[in-house]
This record gives sequence, C-alpha cells and structure tokens, in this order.
Amino acid sequence: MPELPEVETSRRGIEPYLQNQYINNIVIRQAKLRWPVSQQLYQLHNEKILSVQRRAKYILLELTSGWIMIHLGMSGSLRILTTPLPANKHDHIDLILNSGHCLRYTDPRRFGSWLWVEDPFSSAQLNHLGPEPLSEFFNSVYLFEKSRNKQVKIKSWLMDNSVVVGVGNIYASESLFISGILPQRPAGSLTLSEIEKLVIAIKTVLKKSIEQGGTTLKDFLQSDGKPGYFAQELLVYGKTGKPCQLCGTKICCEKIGQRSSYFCTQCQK
DNA sequence: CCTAGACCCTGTACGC
DNA sequence: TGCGTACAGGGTCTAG
Repeated sequence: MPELPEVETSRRGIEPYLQNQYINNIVIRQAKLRWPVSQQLYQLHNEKILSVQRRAKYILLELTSGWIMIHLGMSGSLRILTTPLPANKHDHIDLILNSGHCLRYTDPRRFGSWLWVEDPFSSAQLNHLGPEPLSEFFNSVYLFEKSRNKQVKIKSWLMDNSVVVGVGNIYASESLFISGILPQRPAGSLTLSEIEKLVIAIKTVLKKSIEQGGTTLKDFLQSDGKPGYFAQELLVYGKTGKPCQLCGTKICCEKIGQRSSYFCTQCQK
C-alpha cells in the first residue's frame, strides 16, 4: 500500500510512542515475510529506541546495538495499541514496550520485511538508493543529467529506486499529469524545462499528501487507525473514463511495465 | 550496462 | 451462489 507519504505518515504516527522507550519483548507470529525475519530480532530485551527515522520506504528504528529496518511492502501497516488486543490472522509482529504500548505490524500479502542490521545506510537494502525526493539532492540538474540516453519510459524510470526513492505507482502518475508529460515518453526525451516541471510536481504532490496523512485507497490507515485524506486530491490515479479536471477528456489507463498508469492524452504530451 | 518480465503472497472485485 | 480470472500501494532477481 504505502508510498513515501504513507510511510512518512506511519513514521510520524509511531515516533512519539517509540522514541526513548525500551523494548520489553517482541512477538513474532509469522517470520516468513519478503525475507525471513532477522534472527537478531528474537533476542531483543531492554533495548532502548534512540530514534525513529525513514529512508526511502523503510522505517528505521535506531537501537543501542543496531537498527531495525521495517518495510511495509504492498499491504503492510503499523498501529500503536494502547491496550492489548487479540492478534488477527495477519498480525505478524508485536513490539512490546515497557510503557505498555505495543507496535503491531499487519501485512496480509507479506511483501514487507523486518530486518536487523548494524548499519542500515551501508546495507544491501539502502546503499544503492537514489536521493530522497524532498531533499535538495533531488533537483532538475541531477534528474536531467541522469536521464540522458535513457530509453526506458519515464514513468517506470521514476519508480526506479536508484533514480529517486519513494515515488510509487500513484504518485508517478499524478506527478506526470501535473507536469504535462505522457508516461510513455522515453526518459531521455524530456527537455530540461520538462524535467524542471516534473521535479517541482513530485515535491509538491508528495508534500501535500504527507500533510493529508497519505492516500487511503482501500485499507491504508494511519497508526491511530484513521484513513489518509489525499485520495480525494488524486487527479488521474484510478480515474479511468472520468473527465480530466483540466480539459474534460476521458482519462486513459494503460499498463506500463506491468503497472496501471493513468493519464490525459490532451493535457500530457 | 540496459530493459523487460517473472515472481514473492493474499484478498477482493468482477464476469459468467 | 459459486468459480475462475485479473488485479492491487513494492522490490528483487533473471534472462536476453
């Protein structure tokens, strides 16, 4: 479910309950996730959580001895339980704190992961990643130079984590619509001026979505159980056949790199 | 190096 | 009602 805004929303939601707290216990009911749950996680006792960070779509819990790296995959979510609740079928992991609160991880499709690493920033999961989209390192000069001679379709290229992180299927379509660029265009065909519009569109749409608590399409919930409110702001994602809000032309849907892509043939060139 | 496709897994929506 | 199919917010690995 989650792209960057949903992961950041989760991070912000859980941070106040985790930072400077101690892990009392961890309950792992299902260890078969995207990768097996790290062995080191089974032995966590009285470890202090120093910080709750995010890199790309990973949530990073900084402990004294190392880090927990949590990925939500397609269907994962994190909730804070203030009182104990019985675990449902897909409630795979509970992180129980000395405060009595519990961080519960739910993930029906099990594409997510819980890993323990000594240094996440040099880990295989993170060391090849491109810049954070909301950082100064993600700018039009960077993106323009990187895109030269690339034949891959711009939409697929934006979802490539070595280019920029955090832009998934929803926000790739939205950003390309806002910047007036057809998703099928080869990345290398974009002009500097188009790249400039695209960079601004990506930053704007991600920031706005974070402010709204992310996008709830089906079942994404913030860590307090409330939905995100950005779905009502979506311009093209999931709008097949509906009139474009700018020109009234029907929105098209087409598979690009196996993923549904939404666009307006009139407004995007 | 680049690119396209398969694959991991479960739930749900839809057509017949 | 029941069944088969397609599809879903991600990321990695392989083959060509």
